[in-house]
Amino acid sequence: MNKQGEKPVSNTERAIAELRRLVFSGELAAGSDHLESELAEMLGMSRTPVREAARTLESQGLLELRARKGVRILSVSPDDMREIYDVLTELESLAAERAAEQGYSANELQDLAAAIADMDHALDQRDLEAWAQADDRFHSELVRLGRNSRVLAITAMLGDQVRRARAVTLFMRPLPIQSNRDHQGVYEAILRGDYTAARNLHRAHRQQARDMILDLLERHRLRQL
Amino acid sequence: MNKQGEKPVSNTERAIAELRRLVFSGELAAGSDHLESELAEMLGMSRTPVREAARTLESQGLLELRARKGVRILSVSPDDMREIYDVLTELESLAAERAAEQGYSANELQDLAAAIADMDHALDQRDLEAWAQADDRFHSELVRLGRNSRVLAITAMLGDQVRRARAVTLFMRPLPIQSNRDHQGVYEAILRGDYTAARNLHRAHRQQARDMILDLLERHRLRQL
DNA sequence: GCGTTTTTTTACGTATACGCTATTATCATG
DNA sequence: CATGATAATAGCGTATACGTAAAAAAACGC
Repeated sequence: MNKQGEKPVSNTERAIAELRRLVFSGELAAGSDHLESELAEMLGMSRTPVREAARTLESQGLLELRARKGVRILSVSPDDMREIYDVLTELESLAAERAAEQGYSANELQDLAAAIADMDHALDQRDLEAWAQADDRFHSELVRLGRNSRVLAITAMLGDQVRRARAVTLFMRPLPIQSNRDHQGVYEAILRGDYTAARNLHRAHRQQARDMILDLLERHRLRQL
Repeated sequence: MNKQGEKPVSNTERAIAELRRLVFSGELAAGSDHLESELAEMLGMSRTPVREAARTLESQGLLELRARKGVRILSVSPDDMREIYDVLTELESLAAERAAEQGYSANELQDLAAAIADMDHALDQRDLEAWAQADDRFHSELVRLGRNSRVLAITAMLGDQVRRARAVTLFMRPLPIQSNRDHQGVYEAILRGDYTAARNLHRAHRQQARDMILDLLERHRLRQL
């Protein structure tokens, strides 16, 4: 008899999840190469599911399969960052607009509000890791509220691609005080159904964030993350 | 001795290309299921490269791998169309804006202009297939000029997803006269570097196209394509 | 000692084999 | 005849095997 919530997760799925984790944690460093057989042994399975997982992660832009040279973990250049932030700006602004059109109640927006509250709290504590986590929650919740599964999938994918880079810039940037104010403004616009304001506020917020990050990378001469 | 341009294309790559073709041509109908072994035999290779190809196409949203039920070709609902057109609207508008910022010469925009000319010509001839092809060229060239490889990849992927549906609506819609005028306006805005106009014009163009298509699907009660 | 050719090795791409589970078919029973 | 239990089957998920081409190493000539 199986337990109720038990899902028979395949090795391929486990490989996908585990490889992602290894990439984000830096255990598989950006730019490094790894033999399929090494990864397979590392994950305690054969090459077959590892290769399938790698194919999936390849189309998500996290790594690259190179004949006879194994799997290469992709690094992110400032130019990649600009591309990604540009796309995130557009799609999240769309999400904000659509979210505002839905006529959500304060109750339905409580996760969004909670993320903002957590960010404020984290900022008071000067806990940047906690702030970043709450910021992620704000953005992903915003996208969820926009009700477009493609936008959700794409922003999640691009979020993955910049995760490593953001971990670096997090401690170089000024305290995100303005960022918190922006989020509050977006939240209020969504609550009162002002879709134009929601869109424009979030758009401006994202553009500022992009410029700030790119400026940081430039000044610190960070070419590859 | 190998010929110069000869590329040793792998079976997996061939499978990806061939499966796409079969999906677009309708030989693999939307919503239909296919055993991996059937597809493998059809393509003259073993299941291994077919599965890898299927994994790739799965993350591109063309099909789905279902345990013990084979590969299911995904169909596109009106709601999917709305989602996809919304994303295309945002990302192509961004591309138009960025293209206008590059300061391209008329020479560099000749492919874009050629696509417009071809559309006009096709319209005169009442050749809708040719028009659709030129329209595709316009949109993909516009995205190329926007110089963002993520936008390029995403719009190509979404374009694939709506290809079948568009083949149906093509002969239901009114003659795309306004569409051709819109394209001309976007082209001119890009040429004179008016990025705001380029963005707004293309955005409006895409939104109209979306509304028109969704209206068509609704009126003809087309729930699944 | 250095460049070039030959040999060896390595690691991928793909075919193949097989177990396991979901599904279907068969059959017993009320 | 319907329903549930049991057996048979099918088809995926994954391990394994192997050919091949590229890369590395070794041998060779200059």
